[in-house]
Amino acid sequence: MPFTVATWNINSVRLRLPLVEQFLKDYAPDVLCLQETKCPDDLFPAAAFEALGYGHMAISGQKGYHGVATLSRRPLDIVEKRDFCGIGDRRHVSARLSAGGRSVLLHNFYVPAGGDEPDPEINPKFRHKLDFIEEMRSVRAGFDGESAAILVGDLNIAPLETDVWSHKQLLKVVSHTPIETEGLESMRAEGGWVDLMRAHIPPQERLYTWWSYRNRDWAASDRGRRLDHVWTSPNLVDDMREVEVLRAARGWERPSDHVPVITRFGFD
DNA sequence: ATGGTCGCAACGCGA
Repeated sequence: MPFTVATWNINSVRLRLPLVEQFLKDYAPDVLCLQETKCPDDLFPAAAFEALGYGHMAISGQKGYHGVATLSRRPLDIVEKRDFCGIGDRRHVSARLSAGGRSVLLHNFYVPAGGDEPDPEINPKFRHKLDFIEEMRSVRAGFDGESAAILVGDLNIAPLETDVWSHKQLLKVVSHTPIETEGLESMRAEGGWVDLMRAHIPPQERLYTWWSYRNRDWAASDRGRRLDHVWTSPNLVDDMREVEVLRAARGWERPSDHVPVITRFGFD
C-alpha cells in the first residue's frame, strides 16, 4: 500500500469520534494528523484508534481548547511537543517514522486563529498569531538522501488569492491579510518547504479546506478558505501522486468546519 | 454593514 498521510482539524475528537472512525475505515491513511482535539491526554479515545490498527500515537492535548494528535499504523518516535510562544498551548507535535526507505520527520501544527481584529497593537490574539509564525521559521525542511520532512496542519492562513472565495473582500479579514500571507509564504520558502497541495492542484484553481459554520448553506454559497496545508521537503515532491481535499466531509452529519486533506505518495 | 454557528463548559470565550 502506498504511503498516505491525512490531516484534519476535527473540532473535538470525542464529539466526532464516529466520523474519525468512519474516515479511517474508508480511507485507511497510514497516518492521520488531527488538530483541535479539545481533549486532555488522559481522556483521549486511544483505545478506539488502536482497535482500528492505529496503535501508534503522538498526543498533545489540553482541556477545552487546541490540542493535536498524530495517529499512525506505523511505529512513531515522538520527537518533540514544542511550546511555541511559551504559553503552554498544545499546538504542535512532531514524530519520526519510516516511509519509502527514508526516515521522515512529520510535524503536526495548529496555528492560532488570531481573533477578529487584524491589528497586533490592539488585538493580542493577532500578535500571538504573528509571533507564532515567526517562531515557526526555526522549523526547517531538513533532508538528505535518507531523510525527509513533512509539515501538515491547520495553519489558519489562506496564502493565495485562489485560496479564498473573494480575495478583495478578505484582504482585511484575519487569515488572508497581507502581513499573514506574506509572513507564511516567506517562512515556508526560507524554511525550504514546498506547498504540496499547490504542486498538485494548480494555483489558478480555487481550493478550500474550511467553510464557516455561520452560513445557512455552505455548499451553495461556497465561501471557503484553504486554511489546512501539506508541506514537504523538496525530495518528496516527485514522489507525490495525489492530494485529495475531501470536500464531501463538510456535508457529513454534525461535521467539523474543516475537511480532511489526504496526500498519497508513490512509495510504501 | 452586520450577524450568522459551533464546542466546551459554564451562562462567556475562542473559533
